Amino acid sequence: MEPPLVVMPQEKEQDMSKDLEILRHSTSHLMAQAVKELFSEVKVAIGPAIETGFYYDFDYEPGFTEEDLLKIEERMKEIARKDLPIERRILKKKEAREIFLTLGEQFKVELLDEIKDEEVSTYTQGAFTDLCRGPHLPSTGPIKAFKLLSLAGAYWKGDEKNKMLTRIYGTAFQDEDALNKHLQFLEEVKKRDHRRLGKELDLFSVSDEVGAGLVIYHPNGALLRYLLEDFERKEHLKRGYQFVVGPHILKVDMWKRSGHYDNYRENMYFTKIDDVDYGIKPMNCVSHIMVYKSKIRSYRDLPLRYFELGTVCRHEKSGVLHGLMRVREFTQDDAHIFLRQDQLHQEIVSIITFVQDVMKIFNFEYEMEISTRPEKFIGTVEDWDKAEKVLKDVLDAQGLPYDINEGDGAFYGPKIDVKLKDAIGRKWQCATIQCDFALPERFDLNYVDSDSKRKRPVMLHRVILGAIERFLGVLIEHYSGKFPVWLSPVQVIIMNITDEQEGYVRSIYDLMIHEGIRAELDTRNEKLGMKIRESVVKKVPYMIIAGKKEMENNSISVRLRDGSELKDIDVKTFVNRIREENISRR
RNA sequence: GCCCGCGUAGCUCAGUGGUAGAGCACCUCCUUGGUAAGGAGGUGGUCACCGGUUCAAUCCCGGUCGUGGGCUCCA
Repeated sequence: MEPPLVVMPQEKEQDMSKDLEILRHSTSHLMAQAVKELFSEVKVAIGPAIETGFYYDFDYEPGFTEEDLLKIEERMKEIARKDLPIERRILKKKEAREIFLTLGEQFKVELLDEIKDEEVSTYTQGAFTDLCRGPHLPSTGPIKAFKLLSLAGAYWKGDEKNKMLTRIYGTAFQDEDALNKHLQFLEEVKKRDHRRLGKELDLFSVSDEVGAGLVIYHPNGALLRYLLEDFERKEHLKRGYQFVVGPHILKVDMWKRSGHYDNYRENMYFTKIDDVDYGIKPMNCVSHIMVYKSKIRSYRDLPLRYFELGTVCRHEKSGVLHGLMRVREFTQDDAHIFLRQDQLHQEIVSIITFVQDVMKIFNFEYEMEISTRPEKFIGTVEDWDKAEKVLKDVLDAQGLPYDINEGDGAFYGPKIDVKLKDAIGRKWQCATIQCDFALPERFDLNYVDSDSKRKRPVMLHRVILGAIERFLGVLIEHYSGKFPVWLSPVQVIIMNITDEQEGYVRSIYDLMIHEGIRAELDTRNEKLGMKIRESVVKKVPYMIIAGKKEMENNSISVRLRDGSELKDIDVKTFVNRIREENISRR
């Protein structure tokens, strides 16, 4: 059995106590001091405390190695043992500028030049002085439980046009115990990595021969995906959505009209057929718009909800690709809803309810965020303001808390993003609801209102799970590969103990398959212990074991994923149990 | 795309300037065993790809592709 996962309350930003933040910030300074002592030519940039520890960015041409980290860690311990006082000093910006200029710390000088205040503070420990707002520990002594974790590149001030610096990540805690717990937590995170489980459970692969960011689903992965999609189709039909299907390639003229060509071209793939340019769809909205446009619409028809499990292709930068979480071809549970302005509020409420229902089924917590007008946008500022107001009004009316993410909307409209939180507290953006006045204008969409005048509908773009690929990746990690019964690609493995029961287990298998249960048969010439072990490794929820006893009683024994057993029970009883779990999605 | 690391059998990984090894998996045989690995034998690799240095490259150098940790960007 796997050890239980330790969830660290300190992982969550809002929970990170001020004390811990100060400790980590001071540890980052301690690291910078050690680095400066060991590598005198290094220039320091910035080094804050973060959710899970701290980092410091350095400018060091040869770059650090993994061995350097050990050396730095040793030096840090030495300095900490000396219990050097950490002294705060307030000085005029001009003075501070002189100091850092003399030290040759051009990054600090650059930071100073951006500070508006007349006075700044510096912190000094030993020969190391840093420009810093603080606060810090009074001395280096209390810094005991820390570890340097990794090396990374990071742009100066987070801008890709700037110089690439070397970042060292580390973590620090109040005591060894808490540090060890955190390190153990990191090990657990690695164990539930969807890329690792994807391989272990034989769900999917990504092949360098096929191409980066392109997922190949193996039978059980494809089945898992099918189950998720089946769930989605049913849920959408229940909620008044209609299925539509659009093509993968559309003429470039369509993308020019939609604004994608001007605003999203870097992310698109293009091809040419008989001298006509086509774009491979990065979004599904254009086809859905064409369905709307295919005939005259009455105000009575609205809202029209078009749903498609739409596969899109986007040129993501090579460095961002990551298992199922970030890929170049993925399928969205995408819908476009065409409606009157007076229906907007209610429709958004319905979508949020939809999201909440789904989150509950998978046991996710979530947070909401509103993203507003970006620099690159289509449509008018008035429409944007109107749309942003509707989104805020809905969340306010529902009493749902949210953050504002300024300038992060899609180019055609503002959005509500839902960030779900998985079993170990990590946040993932999946659902998004985008309010769009611009595309109806661009495509000249209209409906005939009760006064027989033509009016412009509004469009909502929305996804619930987001991208199937990403959601699957999140699910794999959320459940640590132990999917609930209704989502398990294989629900039952049926195994005999000796050849004598082969016919018997086969009849149980036939019955299960007939009942729509996803069963597998293991009649290999192997010991029971071996069959159980393999089934446990595959994280299958149920094993049916039938030996001489069961065959004589016309019964089965069931071993559950947690190791507990149901001895000598009736097959029908068990079939009903799984049926029930399928229906109630447990 | 950028910085750093990595790429050896299906998987997890050793290893060496003189063309390779383990465990698991797979195949064959023995074993019919009651809740996490029964035993024996065997198959399997252009050491990611392309080029360079060298008498000789899986190993050293360069490039490409892929991948990992990050940065930037995002469903």
